[in-house]
Amino acid sequence: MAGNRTADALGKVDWEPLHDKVYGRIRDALMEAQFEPDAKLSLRSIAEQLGVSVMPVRAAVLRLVAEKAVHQSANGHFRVPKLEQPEFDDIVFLRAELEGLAAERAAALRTASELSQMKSAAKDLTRASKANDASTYLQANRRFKFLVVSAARMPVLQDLIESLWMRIGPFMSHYATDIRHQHEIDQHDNVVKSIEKGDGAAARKAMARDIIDGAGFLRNAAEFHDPPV
Amino acid sequence: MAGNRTADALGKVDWEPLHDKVYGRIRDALMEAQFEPDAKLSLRSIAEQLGVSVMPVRAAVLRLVAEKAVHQSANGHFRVPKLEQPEFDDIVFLRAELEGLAAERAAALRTASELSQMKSAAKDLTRASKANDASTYLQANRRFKFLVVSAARMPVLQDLIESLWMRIGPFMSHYATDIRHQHEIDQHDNVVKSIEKGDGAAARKAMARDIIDGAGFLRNAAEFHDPPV
DNA sequence: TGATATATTTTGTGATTACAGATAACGTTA
DNA sequence: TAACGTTATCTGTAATCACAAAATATATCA
Repeated sequence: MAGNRTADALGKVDWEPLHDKVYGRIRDALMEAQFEPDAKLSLRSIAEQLGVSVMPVRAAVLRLVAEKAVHQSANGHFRVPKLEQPEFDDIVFLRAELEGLAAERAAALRTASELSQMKSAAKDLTRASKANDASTYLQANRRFKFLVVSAARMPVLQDLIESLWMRIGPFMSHYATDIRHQHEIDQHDNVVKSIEKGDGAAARKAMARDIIDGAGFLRNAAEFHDPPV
Repeated sequence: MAGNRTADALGKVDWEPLHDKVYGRIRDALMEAQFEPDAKLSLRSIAEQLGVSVMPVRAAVLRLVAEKAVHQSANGHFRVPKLEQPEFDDIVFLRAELEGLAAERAAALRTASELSQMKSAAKDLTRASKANDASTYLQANRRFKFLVVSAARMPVLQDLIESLWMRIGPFMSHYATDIRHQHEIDQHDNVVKSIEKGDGAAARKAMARDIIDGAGFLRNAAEFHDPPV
């Protein structure tokens, strides 16, 4: 029996449905760009690899399809989405818009604790960039951005932004390899300073510029797929 | 095998997976407010009602959970979400922001055909309002808004807006009953005129105002649930 | 009569199984 | 050698069954 009835092996306290765990695993793998764009995902091979049946895998993948993090072709097969240039630009534009809005609100609503956490994350960013440690850089970048979003105290806005990250995240991980000079162009410090001063307009502008500049850096490294027709 | 959604030139085969159909049925039922807020959804009763097994129902409901259109309690049971005042206000604010952006872009990008469709939908809106036909009004309103969004030529933006509608739609349908004077306050004609003139800034302003005014009307009729603590 | 304990039902979850379309591999033929 | 037809395998889909936990109904007792 492949399906151990879980209950005894793990404590019942922190139990969550299998398809939730599977979802998290696949999502992390996507975010860390462990799959090539346009690679096909097989429910059975994933299930076998994870030691579960196809059912929870199917539920997880279907959820990712609903979130547009996985693409389902017309014949039903699941594939890792390939990003096309116009869509990439749209996502960047909307991220700048929405995360800029979040920064503006964060400048007014942030707590002292949140501000110090932002400073810490910004410091990690600069350090990782100088060390050319892409993995740490991306991780700190994500932490920093969502600290700001969280400080905006607008859960619905956070949901929208997360859905955008879900679609563009894999490509950031895939193409952001050489980041040695990233700290020279990014605007994290300006964002933090503006939020500290409570200058919402400046925070918005700095955050938008950081996202757009970072995307421009990424665009140079990316190989886009041609749009159909 | 999976669904064949390919629009073939000859003899298009319009077959879609069961869980997609079930998804559409449940989503429509939610949008048309056929469930009371906080009502519990049973997979088995829905399956029996639709004449299918629990499997596709489960897939559909799980997808709705991912879209935040259905809530899953800690014990695993599914419930229709209840909207709280702050979340409602956030959604309205973000709708005004994003659909305003869509209107601004539509003013520059719309085709002549799209413009005439907007005029038609706006006419339907006024007529339904004067006849106090809430169902038709809501339907025409939805058509009008998404005509504008579609004319913005930004699919990612459309996805974000749709996710907001999914969350607020049930409550619009539930509380918008008496709409006799709605045509006196709504801004559809101004939106259309601005788009026709190509005045993006005015279109944005008119669209945002229409959404916020409409929400204010709705807020008076709504009974909100208290946020948990 | 009221409260408590037990039994029954209902819940979501997940493994197994069967099915049909699509793909790939192989063998056959001109 | 190249093109075609057949077979085998792999794909997602969905029904059925089993299970444990939660909710509800029923019975029991003070």
